[in-house]
Amino acid sequence: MPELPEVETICQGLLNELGVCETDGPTVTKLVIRKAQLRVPIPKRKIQDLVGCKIRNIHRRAKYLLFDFGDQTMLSHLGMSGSWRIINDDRFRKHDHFVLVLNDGRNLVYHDPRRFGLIDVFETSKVSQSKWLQHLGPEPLSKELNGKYLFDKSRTRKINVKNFIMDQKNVVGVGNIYASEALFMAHIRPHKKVKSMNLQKWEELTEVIRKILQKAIAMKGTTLRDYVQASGEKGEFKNQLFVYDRYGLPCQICHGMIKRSVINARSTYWCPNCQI
DNA sequence: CCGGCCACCTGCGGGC
DNA sequence: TGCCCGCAGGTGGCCG
Repeated sequence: MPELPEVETICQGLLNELGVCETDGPTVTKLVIRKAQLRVPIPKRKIQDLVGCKIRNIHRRAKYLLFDFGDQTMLSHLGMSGSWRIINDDRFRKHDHFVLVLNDGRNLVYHDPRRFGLIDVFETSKVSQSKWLQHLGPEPLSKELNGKYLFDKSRTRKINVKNFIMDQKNVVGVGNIYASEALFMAHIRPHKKVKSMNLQKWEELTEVIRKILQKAIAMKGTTLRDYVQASGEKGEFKNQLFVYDRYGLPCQICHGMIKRSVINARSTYWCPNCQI
């Protein structure tokens, strides 16, 4: 479900609703694993260490949420269908798999119908070298990402540009929706081989990725089906989509018909007229 | 090392 | 109504 803008929105929403500020936040009084089997099982032993600890901060790295408990950090990936919400009661729903009971009486609940998500715990000093984070490329909204970097990284590769920008080893946060959208904005066909793109093209694409992710964050993400913010509200970026989920509809720029094809088993949308 | 494919799950909508 | 199919914001692992 969520790409960088959605995860960032959920992160901001949780900070707001939980009232986490200046390393102060609610304390976990109890943990309830209702169903351990996510992508990997929730580590029962390690996770119990969080009881009595305070949520000091929450941040995002790539599409992961990092809950900072001081010495320990809980990491959460939402997979395709994960979400977090805060409730004042015990009215759990189907697919509520994990609950952090807070000292203010509220429950912080992880919900995930498809269970492709992930919950894990590491010592805070080791979390960036954990198996989930150690291979990740640069953050697209940081200065670490620039056109030259992707140009250099792509010189020896034989793959198409859509797969390349969705590979989290090259740049993090771009998923199936924003890959199609960024390539449309940059006038590049998703099937284009990365080796055939010159430095200027990479600089343009990098800038477009940055812009689109920033705009999507400002609009609180894209809700097509089931993505919601921590508050339960939808994201508003759907109205800004030029190609994704618009197969057969007219391009808003050239009025030609939007095409759909399957790349690496993922639906891919593009305009054959606007994208070369 | 790289590219391509699979598996992991549940739910929904459309066609018959 | 019910069944079957294809489809869904992701990614680690395996194979050639």
